[in-house]
Amino acid sequence: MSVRVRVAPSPTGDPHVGTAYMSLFNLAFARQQGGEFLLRVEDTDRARFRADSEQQVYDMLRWLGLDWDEGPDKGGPRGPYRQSERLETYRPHVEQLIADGHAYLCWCSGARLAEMREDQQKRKLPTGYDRRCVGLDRAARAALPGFSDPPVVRMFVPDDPPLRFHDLVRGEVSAPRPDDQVLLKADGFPTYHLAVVVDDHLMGITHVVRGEEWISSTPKHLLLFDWLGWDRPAFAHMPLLRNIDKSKISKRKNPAARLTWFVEQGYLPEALLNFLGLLGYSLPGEQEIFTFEQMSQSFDWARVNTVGPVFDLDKLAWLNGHYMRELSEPDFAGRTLPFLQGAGLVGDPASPVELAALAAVVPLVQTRVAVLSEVPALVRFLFTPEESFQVESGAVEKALTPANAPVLAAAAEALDGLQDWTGVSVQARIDAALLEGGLGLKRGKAYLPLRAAVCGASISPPLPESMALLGRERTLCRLRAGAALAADRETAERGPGVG
RNA sequence: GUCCCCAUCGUCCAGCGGCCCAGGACUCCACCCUUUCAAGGUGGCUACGCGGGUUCGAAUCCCGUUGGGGGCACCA
Repeated sequence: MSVRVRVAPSPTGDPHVGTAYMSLFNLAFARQQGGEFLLRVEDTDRARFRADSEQQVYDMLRWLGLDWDEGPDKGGPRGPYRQSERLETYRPHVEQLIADGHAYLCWCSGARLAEMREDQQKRKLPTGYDRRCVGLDRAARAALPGFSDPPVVRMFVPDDPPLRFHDLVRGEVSAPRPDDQVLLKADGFPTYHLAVVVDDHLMGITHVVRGEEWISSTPKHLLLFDWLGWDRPAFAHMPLLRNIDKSKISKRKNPAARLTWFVEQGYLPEALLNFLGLLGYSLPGEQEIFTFEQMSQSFDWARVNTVGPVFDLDKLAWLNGHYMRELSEPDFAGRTLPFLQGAGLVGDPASPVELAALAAVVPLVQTRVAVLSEVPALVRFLFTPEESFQVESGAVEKALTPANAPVLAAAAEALDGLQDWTGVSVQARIDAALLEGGLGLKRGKAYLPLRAAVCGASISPPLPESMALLGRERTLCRLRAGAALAADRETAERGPGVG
């Protein structure tokens, strides 16, 4: 029998990083086994449902390269793959469970249930449904308080349900005894527990790979598989991704819980994927940089960790930097473009001039950023027209001091007649004028004001090369403007309040 | 509270009874390189939670304890 696995996100908001994590492991295993990976949308919670969420899940998973073989958008032999479209599929199985005495109707209202739980807690009794409705028909129950009309269907858990099962990553596991879980809600929608079991069986799922949070409800699923006379799938409960404080990763505490965040920040999908693979998993030989194919080929459940890993952005940043440095220059430029457009530095669509400038500056910044969103700040100097060019205030304070005005002027003068406008020549001229033999400055000291004037910041790509890209006229313009600004500050410092 | 899961450097991993007075990576620190910032190179700090067993021998097995996490919904 061929391996079939699935990922089952519920469209309740921004796609969650956990969905990508589960998809990665499911897919890695499926590909290794030559099996299928399906995407099933679990939209049975109409209160939390969000219409745009499903498409976002598709987009994010595809962005990561985690494509599926069957799903709502591409169909397949075992569809539909959206649970809201399978309501009629669940019904007969519920009928059967009721007929077999494994499930029963329950008319208890939400208020009564809440009251019951409160009472149980106060009296330190075990929690769980008290079976108020067992053996009662509608009329009999309606005579009692806490009645609510469309009833739900609950499973009738026996005294000795199966609590132990084999887990691919944890070995023999035991879980708590379930209470009489609701299977069918009053609105006619199934709960997760009914839907997973029915769908996993009908869709031929052989391995249920999901988060550790599901361990405690697995006995409910075991019971259902058994009652319905179906083979149990194999289970693999993955560790949960954690926040810094070790709690289950959440959108509230961690921006990285939302997949869109990585796109916005300019992480590379290959880096994120590699990083996700590193969490809770290791390749033989301590190899840390690996592709999906490498992970998939050597995939082994025994190498999956049981410990919930903290989602460490530092390491992701390093990995991302690594992958960015591996990119060819045109590739890097292409990935950078949307960020420059977003920052308003480049038009949409980009002009040939802008694209040429981008191609030229890329070698200067590729090793200097951890994420793509950092690129605009570094190349702003090149894409800003002289009319709107401004030096950052911090750089003005630090570098455009009155004492540096002559340095800027000298640099402008030295470069004025230079014909061979290349980084090498520019540097030679500047050095001759400002270092030993000229003004006698150290290079670091000499370049500080020039950098501020030309690049507008105290951190920039290498200076002579930046000037070379900017061109002579623009460079001279900025040097002179910088010199004037620096000199002006002298006046300003001497003159406040004077005149 | 209760049930369940888990436990090696700050973080992510290696280790699956002797090769480990514990190895790699990230972070951090120092140095080198250097026009800033990076990148790159070299070196360094830091861990088997604790207590009992088992064994000739334990990070590795068992028990307890402590700590962390998760579940206990007409949410998934």
